[in-house]
Amino acid sequence: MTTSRKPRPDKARTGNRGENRREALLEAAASLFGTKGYDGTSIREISSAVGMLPGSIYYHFPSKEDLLLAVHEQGVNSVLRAVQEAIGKLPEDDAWARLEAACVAHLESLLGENSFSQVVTPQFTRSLEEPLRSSLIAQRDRYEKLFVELVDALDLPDGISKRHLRLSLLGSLNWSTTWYRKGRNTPATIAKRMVELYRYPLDISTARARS
Amino acid sequence: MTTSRKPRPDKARTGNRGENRREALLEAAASLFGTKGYDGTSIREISSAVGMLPGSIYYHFPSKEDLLLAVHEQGVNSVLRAVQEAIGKLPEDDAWARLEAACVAHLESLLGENSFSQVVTPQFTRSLEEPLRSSLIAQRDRYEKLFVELVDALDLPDGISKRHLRLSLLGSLNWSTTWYRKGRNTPATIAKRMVELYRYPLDISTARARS
DNA sequence: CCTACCGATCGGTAGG
DNA sequence: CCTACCGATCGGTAGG
Repeated sequence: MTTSRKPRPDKARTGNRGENRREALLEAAASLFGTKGYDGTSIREISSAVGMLPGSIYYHFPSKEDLLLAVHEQGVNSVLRAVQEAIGKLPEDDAWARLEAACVAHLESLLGENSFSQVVTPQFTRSLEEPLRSSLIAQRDRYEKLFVELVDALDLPDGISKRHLRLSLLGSLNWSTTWYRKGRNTPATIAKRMVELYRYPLDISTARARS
Repeated sequence: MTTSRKPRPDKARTGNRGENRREALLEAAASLFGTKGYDGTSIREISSAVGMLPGSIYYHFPSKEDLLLAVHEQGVNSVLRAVQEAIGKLPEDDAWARLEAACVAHLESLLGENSFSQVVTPQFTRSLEEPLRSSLIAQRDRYEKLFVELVDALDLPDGISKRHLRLSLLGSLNWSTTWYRKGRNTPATIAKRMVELYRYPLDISTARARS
């Protein structure tokens, strides 16, 4: 098993060209899938976006579905990494701060430059056919478990369902993809405000119940 | 072997057969668009769902886009009617009760039997091409204005953005289409819990600030 | 509404 | 990766 790969540093432009082409395809597909949907994007659009002929895509990916799967996996990994990095530096005993940091990283991924993240959202998955659909959901579950833990760590007043709080908060955040416009509030600001909407009032309630 | 029978029902169903067929088309299209998306649904699927040949759809609608437009308009009207009826009976001075009733009606429409409502959500509109997209958004704005008014009527503590509260709440509600499963909590229960998540804590904050 | 049909486009493939 | 294709399906139409 000789799996060490060679970067080929000799010519910057044409170096590891095969890898570059594959990544270019992933990037183009992510962007097109995100804006026009899976069904609304043709193999021809993706290939021409990277200056390739339609049939050549199948040198890199066995099918359009596999291309989506690869895009989605990269999306999940990238958001997962961003959130884990954001909460990694925070102390474990401040559950609200960790949740807020996670939400900021989440929304920055979702609304930022990264085309891959848009594909990770369940609203994208909804209209897909069944074998493909389940694969994406399985990938995404890896990510959502993170938020289950973060919300579980909160200290909440009685009568507040943690599950509904999590779903409600994620809904608030994810829904912003439908109304967000660049140039106004930054994704980080929006995320913080939305967490505040739950946090301060709930904190007050908790403190009152304690006293 | 059955006796050959006429494709059209007898005089039991009265003469406005054209209207029936048109409505059947709208119903089938609403259901298919909702589950498989606009691009993912073919004219042939819609027509065969109502026992019609593909070309015959164009006797009722000039194009697939117009069919979607008609479905969407009916969806907006139906949700609008449901919400207006729900808040109509409530006194104007209880702004939270009115908002809650609106959210219940909203979610019951969205998650209920009515196939048309699913098409009203912005997440459906996102991937559509531009001329069509704007038409749908314009239709939907008629509906969203209602929630602007309902949230504006709330008495909130300082520092809480009404716009973000509205967007956050609607996000929580609309996002439930991605995780809702029949048989567990009813749409009404979910809506109430989500409004509670904002309401009681915020009420407490407001009362505290007042005293 | 059906019959009969269209050009365009789709995802995908064989062979180099 | 390109060349050169394929069958299937798409939205839509003319004419009755």
